[in-house]
Amino acid sequence: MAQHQQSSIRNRLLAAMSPEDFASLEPHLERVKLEMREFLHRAGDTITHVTFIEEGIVSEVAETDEGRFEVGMNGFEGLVGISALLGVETAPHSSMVQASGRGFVLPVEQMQAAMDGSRTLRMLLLRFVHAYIVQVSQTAHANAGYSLEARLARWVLMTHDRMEVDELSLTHEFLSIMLGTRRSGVTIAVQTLEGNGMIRATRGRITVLDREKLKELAGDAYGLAEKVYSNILQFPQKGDA
Amino acid sequence: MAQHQQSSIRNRLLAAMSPEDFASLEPHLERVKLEMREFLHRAGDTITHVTFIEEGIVSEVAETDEGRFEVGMNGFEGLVGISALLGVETAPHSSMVQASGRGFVLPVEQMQAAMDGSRTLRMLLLRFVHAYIVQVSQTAHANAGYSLEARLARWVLMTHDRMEVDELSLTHEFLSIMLGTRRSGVTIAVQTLEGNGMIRATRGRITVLDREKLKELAGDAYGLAEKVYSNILQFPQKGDA
DNA sequence: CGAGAAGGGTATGAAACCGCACAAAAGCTG
DNA sequence: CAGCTTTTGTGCGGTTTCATACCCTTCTCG
Repeated sequence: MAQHQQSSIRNRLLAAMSPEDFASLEPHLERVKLEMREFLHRAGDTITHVTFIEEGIVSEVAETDEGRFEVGMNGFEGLVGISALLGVETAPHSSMVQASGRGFVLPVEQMQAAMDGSRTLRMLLLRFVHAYIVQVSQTAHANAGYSLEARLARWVLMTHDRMEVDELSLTHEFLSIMLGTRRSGVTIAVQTLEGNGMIRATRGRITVLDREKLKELAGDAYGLAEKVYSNILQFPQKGDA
Repeated sequence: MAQHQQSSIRNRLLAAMSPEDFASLEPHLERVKLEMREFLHRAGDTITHVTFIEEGIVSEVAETDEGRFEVGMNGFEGLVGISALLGVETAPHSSMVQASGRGFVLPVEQMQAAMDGSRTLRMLLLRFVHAYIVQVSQTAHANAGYSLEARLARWVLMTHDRMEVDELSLTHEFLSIMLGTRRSGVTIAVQTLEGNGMIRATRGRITVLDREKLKELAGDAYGLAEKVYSNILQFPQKGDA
C-alpha cells in the first residue's frame, strides 16, 4: 500500500493531480518539516528537490546590497523550486520559511521525469507557474504605486490566505524585510491598521479581524493573482467574498 | 521550400531551436508588423496567438484604477503570450508595443501541439519563461527599493539591450507610465542622467552614451535577469561588460 | 509661415519615507 | 525577581516623490 494517501493531502497541487499522476510521484515523496527562518535554498544554489508545501509559508527573497526583499510567497497551494519545473537547475532567489509547517520533498529528477511522462501533470504544474508569475507581477505593481499601508494590508491578506488560523506570528522587523521598508515605518502602519479595526497587534503577533476592510485598503494590489489561483487551481478563497 | 529560413531569423528563441523543432512551427508562422502603441492583447483577452518578436519591444502592462505600470518587457529574445506556453488561455496583463518593429505570429493551437510533441522545444521555451520570471522579480525588487533615477537607468539599459541602435524613441510621458511615476519626476531624473553624461536627451528621444555609468547607477536592480537570459538563451550582452 | 498640438521645464506646498537614535515594554532565563 | 534580549514606540531632520498647475519650446501640418 502507498505510504501517502492522496485523499489526506493538503497540498493543492498534489491533491488536484489525477490519481495516476499522483501514483507516479508518491513513492518518491518524503515528509519534511519547515522550520521558521530556515532556508530551503539560497540564490545561486543548485536545486536538488522541489518541496510541495502542506502547511506553512515559504517566501522567495531577493538579496542584494540594498537589503532583502520578498518577491513572492507560496503555501499549501504551491511548491518551492519553481525553476526546476522549467528545467533550470540554479535557484535565482532564496527561499525562506516565513511560517513554519511541513511539506513533501521530491528529487528534481523524479519531478522532471514525471512531467516529461504526463501531459496532464505538466498542464497542472505549468498553470501553477502561471499563477505564480501573476503573483510576482502584482508584487511589482504593488511596490511601484501603493502606500506602505496598502502593501502591508496586501501582505497580511496573502499570508492569511495560506494559513488556517487568524493569528500570524510576525515581528515588525520581519515585516520590514518583506515589504522592503524601515522597521519603524511598519510600526506606524500596523498601528493604523489596528486603529481601523482591521487587525489586532500584540508582541510578535498579528491577528486578522476584518478581511473586508483590509481588501478595501489594499485596493487593486490584492485580488488578481488570487483570482487566477482560484480559477486555475481551486485555490480556496477565504469565505468572506 | 520553406517560407522562412531559420538562419535569417533574428528572434533568439526561433533561432535557438533545433532544425526539427523549427520545421514543425515554420509552416504556421506569419509575419506581422508591430506598430507603436498597438496592443497585441488586453488583460482578460483570450490569447489566440503567440508572437515571436524579431525587432522592437513589447511591454507587459498592468492596468488598474491607480494607473498603468509595466511589469516586464520582451524583445527579440522572447515572445508575447507567455501564458499560452503554460496552458492558460486568458492574458493576465496587457501587451503594448513600446518600440515598433516586427515579428512572427503563431496560433496557440500549433504552439501547444508542438510543445506537446517535442521535449527539446519545451525545454527551450520553459527556460525562457524562467528568465522572464526573474525579470519580473527584478522589477518588483527595483520598485521596492530603488530611486527613480536608478529605475530609469535600469529601464534605459533594458530597452537598449533589445534595440540595435543607441537612440531610443521615448517621451517623458511614456516613461512615467513605464516607471509608475509622475511625468515631471521623469523630467528631473532624465536631466540628472544627462548631466552625468550617461544619456543625451532631445525631444522624444534618448540616446545612450555610457552604459557603464548607467549600470553603476542602476546597481543591483539591473543585471541578474540579464545574466539568466544569457546563460540560458545566449542573450547577447552589449559589448561593454 | 503661423497655429495648434505635443512634449518638456519649472514651481510650490504637502505627504510619505528614510536614517538614525533612543526609550519603553514584554518576554525569557538563571 | 533581576537582568538580559527582543520587540515595539517615538521623535526629528532631511530627502524623495506626489499632485497640480502653468509656461515655454519644438515639431507638424495646413
